[in-house]
Amino acid sequence: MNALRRRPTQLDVARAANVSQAVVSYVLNDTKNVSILPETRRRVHTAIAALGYIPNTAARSLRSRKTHMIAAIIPDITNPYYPEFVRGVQDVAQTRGYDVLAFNTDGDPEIERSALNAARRGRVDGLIVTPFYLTIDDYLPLLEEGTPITLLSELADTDMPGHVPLDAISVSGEASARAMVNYLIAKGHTRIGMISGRMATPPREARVRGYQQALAEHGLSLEEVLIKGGDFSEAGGYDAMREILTIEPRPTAVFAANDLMAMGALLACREMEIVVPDDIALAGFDDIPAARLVHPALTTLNQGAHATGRRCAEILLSRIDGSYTGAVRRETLGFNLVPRVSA
Amino acid sequence: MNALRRRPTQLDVARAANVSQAVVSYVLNDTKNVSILPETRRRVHTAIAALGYIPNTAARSLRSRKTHMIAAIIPDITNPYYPEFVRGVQDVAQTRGYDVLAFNTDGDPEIERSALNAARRGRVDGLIVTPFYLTIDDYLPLLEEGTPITLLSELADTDMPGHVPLDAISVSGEASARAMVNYLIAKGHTRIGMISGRMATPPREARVRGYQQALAEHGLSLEEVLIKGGDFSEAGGYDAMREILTIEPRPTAVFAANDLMAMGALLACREMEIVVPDDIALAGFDDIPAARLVHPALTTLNQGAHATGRRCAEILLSRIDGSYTGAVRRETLGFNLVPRVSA
DNA sequence: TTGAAAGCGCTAACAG
DNA sequence: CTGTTAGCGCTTTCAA
Repeated sequence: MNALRRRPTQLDVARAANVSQAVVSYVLNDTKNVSILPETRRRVHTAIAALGYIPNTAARSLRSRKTHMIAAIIPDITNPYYPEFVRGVQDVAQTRGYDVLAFNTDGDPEIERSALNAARRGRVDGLIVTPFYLTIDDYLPLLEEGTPITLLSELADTDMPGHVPLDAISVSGEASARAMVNYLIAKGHTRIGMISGRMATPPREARVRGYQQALAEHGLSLEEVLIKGGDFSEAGGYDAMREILTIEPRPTAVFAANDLMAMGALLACREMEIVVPDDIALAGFDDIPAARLVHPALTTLNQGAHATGRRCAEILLSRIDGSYTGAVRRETLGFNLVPRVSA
Repeated sequence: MNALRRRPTQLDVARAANVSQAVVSYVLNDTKNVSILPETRRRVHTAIAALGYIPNTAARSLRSRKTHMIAAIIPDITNPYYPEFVRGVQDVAQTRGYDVLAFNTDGDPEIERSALNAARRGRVDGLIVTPFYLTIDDYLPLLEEGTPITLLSELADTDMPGHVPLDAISVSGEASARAMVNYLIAKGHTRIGMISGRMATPPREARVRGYQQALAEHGLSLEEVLIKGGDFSEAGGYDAMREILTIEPRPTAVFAANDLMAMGALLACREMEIVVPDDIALAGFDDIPAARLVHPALTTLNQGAHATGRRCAEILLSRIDGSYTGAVRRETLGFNLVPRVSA
């Protein structure tokens, strides 16, 4: 076997450049309050290039207590909303010199918590979290240690204590779901079913609230029987739709709390030879890439996943680098109803 | 402002448990060749729990030269093939105690290279790479330093020097593209177009080779004019299809080198009121989740992205933990032609 | 303008 | 069985 080459250290560079190891660090970091002779600086750079020196992040982190990594804790990268979101996070993180560690929780409280601990191990400088079950108590240890956290949450302001430095981006599930249901009502539907997603999760609750509000605004009665689960997956949407289609009288429109479920619902309709939107209208939520490609093209609601990811990263990084030290931020991003064919 | 709580260290635990700091390390790591009195061990655990001690990864890495992180270097998480692939990687990494750092290169050689350097900074213990432009020379510095790398590559064995410890999983783009084109030929098509993807990238070249082989096997002539680019995006597929549809005589079938492009092609057909598959047959590649949801459902080829991700991770981790030290592995994973409606 | 030196929190060799 | 000790490679005082 060939001997492994030892990675050169600052000391190696220092010797090659005939300076002390500290000087190498100075030129590498452009340290303030220290000025290096141009000639010396040049020698150091030459040595760095000659040896192929690359700083060791572990040592740097240990000393400086910064990892230049952030975590993105999401339910599942395989859910088409999240790749775009994560990409948004990565895009801004990268330009700022941060790497992104992505964790899938599958909406499991245990996994959510263990991902949080990644930060406590000194692994990341901050976190972007899409909480399903996490509560303020889970964040507390991190906050006490000064680790910035940005939430992508649909929680209303009232649920989020304002006195802790937990910035939150809200995608306004409530308002946007309301807008979508209002759209269906405006189309003349008065009996509207809902495929709501996994019980007791923030996205579901917010979207159901929006659904209820829209009905109430128009004096339509709320029938619990018209709300089915669906757990946010295509298979769940399929099952939920099959149930809904047996209800008498059958609703004339269905609002699915995400596109994946709407697509499952579409499959169920196709199977039962129920024509969308003629026999029943169907609206989705998220505007995933496939939404415009299915047949009929899905009426849905675009939450701007990429922009949301970008904004989360900006907010988080501004805390990490201290460029923002002000009050807690609670931003609600806009949405965009996308009428297509299915409703 | 409230004072930040300092994270407890092993020294804090040691004092609380009335042992030396080393003993804390021993019980934490179950160090071999060291036996700790059960009573002592218990005291340490109690102190750990009481203080909420969590090991610092930076210090641990610095000392042990293991980060327990791996990198996944992919073109774009937003391309529907990759979330599944990455999820596969993450799933096995997680059960083995590794976190995964994902980098998007957008197929840019510069970015590909800079992602490689993440490892040289001591950030990761190994890499899984989907190379577009990287060559053996780019890997060399890493290999010299003993960093394991697993490639997800469509390169033929001949392009890959066998004497360097570069394990590679091949998804056999060539064989599978050939299978798909053979399928089209079996359906009676003799004039088959191709939407091939970004020029000079490994996936494109392999799939084009497969296409050519299938034609040759059946004595069909190869017409370069029937091969259009498409850069692997939906928009690219749309444009390519519009070009193909102007060719006289028009091909009766088109093979798109990925589903995204096939879907763009579908849109182009719909716009021009050309009926798939009656007027023209269309086959995709990848079997992304949306493939069965579009209309008509897309005939495509499933490469088992999740399984591929898992296998890449297994191979990489077996090198990292030294459980495999044998010869270079070159595995070709199976594929699965999925006939649906579009062809 | 540069160098010496301390120490971040940990693992692992060595001593006792 | 447990403690002492020496660094891992780096940033950051402090002194010269």
